[in-house]
Amino acid sequence: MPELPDVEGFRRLAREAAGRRIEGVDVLDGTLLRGGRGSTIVGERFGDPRRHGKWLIFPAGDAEVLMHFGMTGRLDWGRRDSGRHRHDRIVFVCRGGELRYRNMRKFGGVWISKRGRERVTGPLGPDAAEVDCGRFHDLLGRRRGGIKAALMDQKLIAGLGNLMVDEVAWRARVNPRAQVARLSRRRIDRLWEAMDEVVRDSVPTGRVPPAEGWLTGARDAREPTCPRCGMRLRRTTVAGRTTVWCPRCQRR
DNA sequence: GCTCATGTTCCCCT
DNA sequence: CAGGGGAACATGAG
Repeated sequence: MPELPDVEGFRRLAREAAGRRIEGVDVLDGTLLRGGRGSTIVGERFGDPRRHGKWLIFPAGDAEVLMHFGMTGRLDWGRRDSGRHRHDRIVFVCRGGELRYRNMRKFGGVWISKRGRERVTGPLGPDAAEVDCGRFHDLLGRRRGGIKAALMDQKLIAGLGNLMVDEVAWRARVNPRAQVARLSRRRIDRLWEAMDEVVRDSVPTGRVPPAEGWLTGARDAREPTCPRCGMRLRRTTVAGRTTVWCPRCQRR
């Protein structure tokens, strides 16, 4: 699930814990605490949660809790006496409630770190919500290869995942296999406009809306059709990922 | 039993 | 070095 809008939703939820004292960290599955120790932040207070790309950054005292959600991670806030989920892996027990890091497939994880966060996250490009049209042109300017691979690359732009990239390419009417170097200035403009729209419209929802008029609302149907032209959508592999696109709207 | 899954990383090619 | 393909990771859901 988690791409930029999902993590933005988790950030809003994490605000429940902001300002609260951390009374304990329950490490229910040690393999998901990928760095640091819970004891580092026990007794500290959570600060204001931030997000960069698909990373949630949660200050706690002079340390940071860094969370990545892989494909099946999420966050939950609940009363300390309410039942936990079987896939809750790490629980931050606070005064007045607890924040639960849940993850079924166990990709991703939690790091508790006092050192530079880039050592954990690796190099990340600017967050997709902060990239203006000029910057977008700069970033794609020296890029070779396919547009889908480029937009999925977190080192180039952080936050876009498989669903969002398909949505952006579909809105911009760009074939996901198109070579970046061969895209016209106008097409790059259209891609940026689509990215900006998709980001702004999905952030309040906390997910890429599987709604009418969105590719995301059509892609999982038995026989998916294009919300714009009604053509049967294609499903192929591009840049190693399942890709849904419209052969009429997104010609090569 | 089989296929597929919203992410990342590593290895091997070109 | 840049990029692409494929596998691996772990655990379901359909």
